Amino acid sequence: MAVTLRDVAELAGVSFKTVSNVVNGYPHIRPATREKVERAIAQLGYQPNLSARSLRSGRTDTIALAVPELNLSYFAELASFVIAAAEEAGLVTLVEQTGGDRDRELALLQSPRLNRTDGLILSPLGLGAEDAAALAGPLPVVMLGERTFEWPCDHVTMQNVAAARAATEYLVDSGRRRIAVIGENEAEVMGSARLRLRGYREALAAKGIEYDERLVARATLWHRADGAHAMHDLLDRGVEFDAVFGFNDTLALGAMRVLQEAGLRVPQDVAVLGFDDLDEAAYAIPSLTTVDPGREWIARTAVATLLARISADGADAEPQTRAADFSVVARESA
Amino acid sequence: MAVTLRDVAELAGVSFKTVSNVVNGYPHIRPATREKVERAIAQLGYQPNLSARSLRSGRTDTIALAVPELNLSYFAELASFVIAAAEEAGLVTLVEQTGGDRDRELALLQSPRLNRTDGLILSPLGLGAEDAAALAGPLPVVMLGERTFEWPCDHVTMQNVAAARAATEYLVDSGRRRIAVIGENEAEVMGSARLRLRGYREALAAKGIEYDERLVARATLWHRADGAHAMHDLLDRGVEFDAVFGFNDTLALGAMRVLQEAGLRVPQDVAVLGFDDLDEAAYAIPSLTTVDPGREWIARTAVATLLARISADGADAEPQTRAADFSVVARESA
DNA sequence: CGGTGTTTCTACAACGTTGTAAACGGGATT
DNA sequence: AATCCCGTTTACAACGTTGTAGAAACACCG
Repeated sequence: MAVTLRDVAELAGVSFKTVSNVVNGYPHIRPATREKVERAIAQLGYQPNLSARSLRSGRTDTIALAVPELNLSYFAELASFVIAAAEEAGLVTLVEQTGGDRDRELALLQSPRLNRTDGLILSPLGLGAEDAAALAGPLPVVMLGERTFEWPCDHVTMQNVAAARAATEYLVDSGRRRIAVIGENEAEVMGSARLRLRGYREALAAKGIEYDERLVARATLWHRADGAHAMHDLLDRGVEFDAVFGFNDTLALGAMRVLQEAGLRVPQDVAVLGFDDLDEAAYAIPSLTTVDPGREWIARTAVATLLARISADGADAEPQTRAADFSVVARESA
Repeated sequence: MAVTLRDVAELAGVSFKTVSNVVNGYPHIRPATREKVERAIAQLGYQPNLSARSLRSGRTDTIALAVPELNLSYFAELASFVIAAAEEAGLVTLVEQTGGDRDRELALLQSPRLNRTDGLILSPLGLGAEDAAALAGPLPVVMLGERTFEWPCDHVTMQNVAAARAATEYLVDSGRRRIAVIGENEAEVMGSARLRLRGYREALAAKGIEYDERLVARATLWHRADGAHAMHDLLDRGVEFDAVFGFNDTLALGAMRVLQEAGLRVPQDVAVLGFDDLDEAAYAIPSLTTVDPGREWIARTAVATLLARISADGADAEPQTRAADFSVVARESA
């Protein structure tokens, strides 16, 4: 079977605890013994048994990342950054997909799987105010998304309202008056949809433009297909509009595709603006004007925040909320 | 602290081993005791300590998935399927990014992190024939990608050569003669680039078209930017071509963007064809004709293969290679 | 050379679980 | 009524590691 501390100890002629000390960088070891032990380790190819280590120490050096779906590009890019940031900190990342479903989010929070984990970064969609209790467990949780409810955990977020407002104002400033939005979703209680809609409305109000409900198109999930579907809807309903604000890039891209199929020119006839600044956005035709919400900063900060909470006794500190800087990235589509 | 078997046992008035037996579904338990125990479990909210369980049983119910980068859409979509398939089998997935770098791939294979894992699904780019030894460890490994070398592990793959050939033939059959390819990469010893290039050349040979090296554009990584860059290259070099075959969709999309910037019409002036059938491909403008390589089948099969290898004693069976069915998905771009 | 203080090393007891083997019942068999 | 047997439960010993506390080795001093 696998090589253990005892095997190494025997070969090196020391007690197995000394080997453990060498492995863990305990300072008081004579250079000669250290070398002996290290040679034995190398010779046998010893690797610590991490299960045993976790059992004993309580630490797993693993975090969980839970996102709705990894095949939504936004979450894929986010996950990529989170995993990279975690690795830099010596942590391994375990990825869960919730489908944005409240039940699955709750099930995950209660799952014993998480106890092989030091903490969780959760990007929730379905959870609501009444689910605060599920977060009360001993496991540190960092939420991605604004602190809409009184949840007892840290939050790292983008500035959904302000960014959506800035995006909308950008459209207004470039002369658009009838701005459709895609992505509204009443079911999603805490999510970005609500907040981005609020930003949109704030912008309209600030610019003295009346809010017209007919310009609002729903989309429960934010795939390209949902954006396309919503756009078909808008076109079918015969609502007039000169711009579309997709609540994320994939929605916007789906919509843009349908617009052009319908013979409308982007941006001449209809401006299109997204949210996320996916890699894809820069290569769309026309390239997609969008909001860069600070994805990488969010990922790094989420990991750092989680680590702080895990390590030592950050446990008692007040829940923090931190928001990334954003910017509107002007391209061809608006 | 956390609730243990002992705590439950005490409350239920049985030995802790009986609780363990209940938890593990051991059959010989009187209904009355089972109920007592289950009530105690519920009351205390007992959850098994998975580290202890792993230590004792040797199983972790975790698999690792290693891909070059999660922000390459192909790998994101693949990961999404793998994680879902693993979850169905009751496994948790731990995701690693290798950057497609040989050293990091090797480092991962030797990392003690993997010993908290029952097996590994690896999508290698840099590994070569000489690295077979690194795979000889006790950990079951399933490779994604053709069995180019004599590696002692299972392979699940797409039909790179045949699919690339079919794609190229599709272009030829629609009248194209000067077909550029993007994605060649000599550094990548075992990867898809070589195989897809071979398919391309086979198609040309079969159709009696001469292979012209000037039509081959390199791209080490397969991001959109690399596709764009390669296309600029082709255009700058003044090579004539009436079609472009991107070795994956993102390359093709990056290239398509540059083509249209340069005032070339797709598909009238230049046909564009990709590989992967990303969600994105259907919504590009024009929508991207591409190869569906059977991503979901690959993911499910990889998980199933790994599971077979893990469970019981699939360990001794001969390494298997299984390849997915593919199809050319005709859309607007070619 | 004995005493003192420091460094280095070790013995032992956990951590919470599962496998093994044996103990405990009570109903059927003799 | 003593025996056997099967279904049910239990005690005990691992799994490989780290924390604690103390033993051993060593250096230094008077």
